[in-house]
Amino acid sequence: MEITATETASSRPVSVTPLTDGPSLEAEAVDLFVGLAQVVGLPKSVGQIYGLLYITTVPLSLDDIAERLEMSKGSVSQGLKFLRSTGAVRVCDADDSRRDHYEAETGLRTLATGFLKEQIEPHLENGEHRLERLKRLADKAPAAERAHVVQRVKQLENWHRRAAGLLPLLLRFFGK
Amino acid sequence: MEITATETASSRPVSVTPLTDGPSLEAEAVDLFVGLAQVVGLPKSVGQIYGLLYITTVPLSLDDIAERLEMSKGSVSQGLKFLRSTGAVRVCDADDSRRDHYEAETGLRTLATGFLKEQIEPHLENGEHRLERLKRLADKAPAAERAHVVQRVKQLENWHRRAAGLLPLLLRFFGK
DNA sequence: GTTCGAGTTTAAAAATTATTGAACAGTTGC
DNA sequence: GCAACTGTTCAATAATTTTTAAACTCGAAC
Repeated sequence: MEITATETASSRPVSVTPLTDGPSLEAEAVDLFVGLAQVVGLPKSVGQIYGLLYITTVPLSLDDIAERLEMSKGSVSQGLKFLRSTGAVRVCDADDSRRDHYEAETGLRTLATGFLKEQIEPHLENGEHRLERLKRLADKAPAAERAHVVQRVKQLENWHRRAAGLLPLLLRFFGK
Repeated sequence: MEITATETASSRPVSVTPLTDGPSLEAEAVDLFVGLAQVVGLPKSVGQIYGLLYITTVPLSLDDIAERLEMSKGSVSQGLKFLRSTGAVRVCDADDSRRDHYEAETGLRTLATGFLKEQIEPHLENGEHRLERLKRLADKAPAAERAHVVQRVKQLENWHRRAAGLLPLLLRFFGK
């Protein structure tokens, strides 16, 4: 499954890999973030990339990442694009070469904000439109059902309000 | 995409469908829940089933659901199994036939609890084991990196603690 | 005990989503 | 200008997930 990374790390002597036979720290960390990615519905590759950058001591270039994870440059490029867009990863001033180098943003606040703003907020806005339409339809429902469906739509609006209210609360929670 | 349900509802005169040309209330509600399902990473069919039960005035049998959503009995069976397991749907005492009939659980507290307990909690527990392993590996890391990786693993533990603490907070939020 | 109806399970098909790799675009340095 | 190198895009492919349909289980009725 996510063994690709594991095999990569142990079949190639990279700086972080100790000389033991079990999975390396790097591989283990990558795996952990792959799992996390799955939970929040992100592609495995994104988890791998972030995990690698998270555990690595020095900033890595796109090619470094592709090589260590045995992943195509295309995938890495896409993954980094996403991670940058959510603020989970930073470009840091290239020391020597002209390649960009990346490092993981590790502030929980930043990570949570990026994720919520990019992945959750749009859905909430979309839901608003949907609720509008639903409300109109409910009012036109046949009399026998109107009371019931109107009540349900009201409840949905209530849910929506709560969800919208939860967002800033979560940001505060992760903020401190 | 989720047009299947739309077409179903409008191509067949079911009780809830008004005689308009646009999408019916039923179809619109089903769509809304399909979207919600996608957000939380659940299959479309689960969203459809819950949406239908949510908006419908009377309890429905497995066959009712399969027919209205133009979906196989197998899918409905699986979807209902999941929805029952999270407490999102209730079997209600069959009025006449010997079929089981289902209705949607609409308490936000119940829904949130079921989802968090079934979908999130297991991952948190799993994460705990992973962190243990990581910690051991970090301690064995080569001296040059040890300080860094140990710090990162500590940070991960902190994240984990927070996430675990968030769970009861969320339950309380949805509780009232 | 046989049949019938309701529901579940599962192997195979379909649909969806992620990844690759090659072509492309942009930059730097000559 | 061109050549070398970095990174992006996207159509094709691969992998994964979901759905189907048919076989099966279970129980009730006869």
